[in-house]
Amino acid sequence: MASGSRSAGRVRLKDVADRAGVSMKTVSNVVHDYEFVSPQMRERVQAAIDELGYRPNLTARRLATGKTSMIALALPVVDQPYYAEIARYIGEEAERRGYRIIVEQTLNGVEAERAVIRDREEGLVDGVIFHPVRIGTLEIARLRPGTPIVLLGESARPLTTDHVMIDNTQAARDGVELLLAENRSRIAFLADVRGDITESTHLRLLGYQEALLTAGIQPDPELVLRSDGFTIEDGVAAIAAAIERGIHFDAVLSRDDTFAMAALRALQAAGRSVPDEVSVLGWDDTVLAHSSTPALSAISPDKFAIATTALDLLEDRMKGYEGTGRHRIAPYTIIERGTTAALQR
Amino acid sequence: MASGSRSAGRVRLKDVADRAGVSMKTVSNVVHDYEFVSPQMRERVQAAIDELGYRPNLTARRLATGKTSMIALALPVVDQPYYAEIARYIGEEAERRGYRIIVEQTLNGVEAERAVIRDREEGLVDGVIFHPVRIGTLEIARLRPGTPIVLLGESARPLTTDHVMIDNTQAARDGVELLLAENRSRIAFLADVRGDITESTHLRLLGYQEALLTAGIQPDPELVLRSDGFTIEDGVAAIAAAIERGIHFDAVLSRDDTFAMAALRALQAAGRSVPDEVSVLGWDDTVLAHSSTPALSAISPDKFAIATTALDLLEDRMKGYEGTGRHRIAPYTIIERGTTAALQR
DNA sequence: CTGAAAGCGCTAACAC
DNA sequence: GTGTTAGCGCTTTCAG
Repeated sequence: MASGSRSAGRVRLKDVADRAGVSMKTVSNVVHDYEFVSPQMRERVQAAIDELGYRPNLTARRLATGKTSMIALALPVVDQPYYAEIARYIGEEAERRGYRIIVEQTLNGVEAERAVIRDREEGLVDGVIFHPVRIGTLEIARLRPGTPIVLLGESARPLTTDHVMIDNTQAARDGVELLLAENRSRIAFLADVRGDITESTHLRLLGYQEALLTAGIQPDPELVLRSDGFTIEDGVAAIAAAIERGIHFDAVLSRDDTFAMAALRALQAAGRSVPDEVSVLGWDDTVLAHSSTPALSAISPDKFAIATTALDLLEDRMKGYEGTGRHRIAPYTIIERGTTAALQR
Repeated sequence: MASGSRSAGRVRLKDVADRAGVSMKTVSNVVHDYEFVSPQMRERVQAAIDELGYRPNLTARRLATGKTSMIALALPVVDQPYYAEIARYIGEEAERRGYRIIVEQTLNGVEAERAVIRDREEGLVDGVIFHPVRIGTLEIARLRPGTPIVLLGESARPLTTDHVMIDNTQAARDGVELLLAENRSRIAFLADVRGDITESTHLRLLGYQEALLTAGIQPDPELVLRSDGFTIEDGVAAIAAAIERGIHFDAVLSRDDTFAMAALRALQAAGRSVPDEVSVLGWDDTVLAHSSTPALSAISPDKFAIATTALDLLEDRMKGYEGTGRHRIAPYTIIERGTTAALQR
């Protein structure tokens, strides 16, 4: 139907202008819904656009405007439920605000994390949202990127950089208090992971300890279980070892949902019933929590709030805000499902 | 330390050239590690680059070359374990091949899926990998994009478009055969989902039926459970309803891991033990399968193969391959964990 | 309300 | 081996 003019599949703004017999500026005005264009002109240009099948070239527009409308999201990995859910909300919210997300998996690599900060190239994205787990506060502050950035999580909090997290210590305290209110008094913490350099565990452990002390209970170091890694097998081994060593506990506060799954598995293997004999409280409230049997009670960070807050902060920066780092605390709740219940005695 | 020259933060190739007293071309040669540059020249230019803190502007490079080195990955949602895992592998492999991934969540929206195909803008990505669930073969063929594309999953397979999936029918057949070999004969299929317009269920059901027939068993329509949706609650309700109606079954072949989790939950609630009384076989082999207790036996699509194959196909297209649609079958295995076992009688 | 022209920063011929 | 120059396609003053 259309003539041979669409041969190369590349229709330029200029082509539309020629076809409609107007200048590029006029076409541009129509494309951008500029207000002061006469209706008949608009119609004429639109007709040319449709006939030619014109689609604006984003790259060119970017070069001209200097804005990419893209945000990089750098996460350790996208298939771990917590990160996957964060990615989902950030993706959704970014789209709503007119940005596209480009994802970068650092795969727990120090170099990959450094690369995120150092950004060797420019003009790719307008900003970055980054959840570091391997590099620390000082390094981030030092490598300070030219691109607006906001940090997620608790590993690193340079004073110079915006940051969003939940109050881990308070959340842990609340979790312990919930367990205490169930008449549980021997609460295990799962787990202190060997080689974990993030601060999450530290903060959570702090809250755990504070809550115990506040309740007049002397924390028992034996109840802080050790694990060799972050996998479910590591968690199972940690619980199994504790049981084997005859350590008594009637509840476990887990540092993430995966370890809570591990607790469920190890406890079942040991013939201890959940929640009758031991309560298990997860952390992150991911799909694992919804899927297990019994369904997992868990500390639930408001991931949607984390996403919107991070984007708010980033948009400020992208618009030119230059103040010092802002520190936002996102809310959380504790969702009780089937793995916690009052101890019957 | 550096002089005021880096004021605006924007250092151009030209600036480096001036600083080093050479032409832009020479700087470009150094940036691109062009072979024939004298060592001393390279060193001089590199020094200028370092002093000025030059970083190439990707957008400009793109405009000039016409390549974006970006691939769009359009998935229904990134936080469902199966899609999250696909995203992870595609992301990893793309990075290895020098591409960046921009993710697009269609959120099961028809319009969002159409937008993926119709791509209103151009020059954003070099190609797209798309897992449709709402729009069909014909529509995709009709909307046929200007950008190279490869499809994932089984919803739509236009003859004109490249495509990768696993052999669902064969996989279902294998699954049923495994169950049959365990002396199970009353195998339920979980589930036929109301409103499901994808072809996955159809193909899987076909294999289920074929395997039964081959074994000389007449498929019992009552064993094809119905569900109102894809959530775990829907699955639990489906199994519970079947038990309630007194339908006897000693195994369940699940269309995805979530439903398998549902089966585990419903069965436990009904006091039926897994795998002693009933075997449960999941599908997708996601993190859910590894995390449950007992750990889920499951049909495991080779997600890494899916990722690399999709990228292979896409790279061909991006390099100009223009043939008709190619149809690639990715391998799968069946992983036996704790939810399947021979029936003891 | 519309047109002309100067870039945005880089690449790629093509000379030298 | 290195330098010149003409674009890539769009936006955006600035005139008119």
